[in-house]
Amino acid sequence: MKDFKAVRTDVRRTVAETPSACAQWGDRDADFIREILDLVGDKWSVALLGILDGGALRYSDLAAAVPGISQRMLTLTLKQLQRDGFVRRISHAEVPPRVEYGLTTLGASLLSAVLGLAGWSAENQVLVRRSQAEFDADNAAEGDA
Amino acid sequence: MKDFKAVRTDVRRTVAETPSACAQWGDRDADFIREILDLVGDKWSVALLGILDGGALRYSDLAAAVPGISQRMLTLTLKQLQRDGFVRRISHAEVPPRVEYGLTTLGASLLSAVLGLAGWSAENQVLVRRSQAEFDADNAAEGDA
DNA sequence: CCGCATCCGGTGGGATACTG
DNA sequence: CAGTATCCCACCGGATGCGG
Repeated sequence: MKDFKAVRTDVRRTVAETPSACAQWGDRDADFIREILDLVGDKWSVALLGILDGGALRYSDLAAAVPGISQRMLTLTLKQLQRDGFVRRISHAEVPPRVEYGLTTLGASLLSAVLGLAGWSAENQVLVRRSQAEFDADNAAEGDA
Repeated sequence: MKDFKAVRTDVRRTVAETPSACAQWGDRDADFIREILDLVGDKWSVALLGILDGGALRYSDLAAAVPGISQRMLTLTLKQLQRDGFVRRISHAEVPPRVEYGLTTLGASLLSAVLGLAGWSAENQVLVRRSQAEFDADNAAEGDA
């Protein structure tokens, strides 16, 4: 049943405080990166975060707003994001009951951090693609010989 | 595959109660995010990038430097990073042949971008863990009843 | 309308053994 | 030393169907 609990509960060592937030690459950075990559690196988390940045939405609206997503993954990802504290489930006590999901401040904070990467991607994706094409070309020529 | 932006209509009827404290989420950002997450979201890429930031290393040194990695994944990840232009393979023509892998400027650039996320994680991981613990506690209590 | 449970295929990735 | 090839399984994630 509640498998979401077992998933991604790998607790690494506790690091109380690190003075250097963004300096050089330290041993702990690897842990931090893996941590947040495990949280956000999956297929749908960031997409949901991004959509919800526009305002709280209902379940069915989310399903519509994120095209390719299945109900299963929507539910799962939503629960995961709730657990991590990025998304808040708001249950309106109305006569036709209504449920909305909205970003928490932590979630918004995470999203802005991720947007940094999006910026990098926007600037450099052309270079990456060129490198890939070149690599593939060389590789094909080699196999052809 | 990339029809993220296609079906993005006026789903934003229930508009912001919480103004986002971050940059705005555009339609194209989703694409960029997925792009770079696909490149770097796997298990070992960032770890390798981080290690190589300390200077070029040989294959066997890399295997030693990144604890859990298998030869298969080392080879695979290395090749992928090469393809994307983040890592350069340097084959020294010496009598005992020697092969080194080093970061390209693009790779270093990417790493610094990723370090931004590491910074976020370092600052907020405590909050995340607390939220997780709380969520699990509530959930356990609920299921227990 | 909201959400969970079950079945199932594709694949990421570990262990091992082999080649140049 | 620097990889390549094979086996194999866990698990992510899609499709479907059921319960409140």
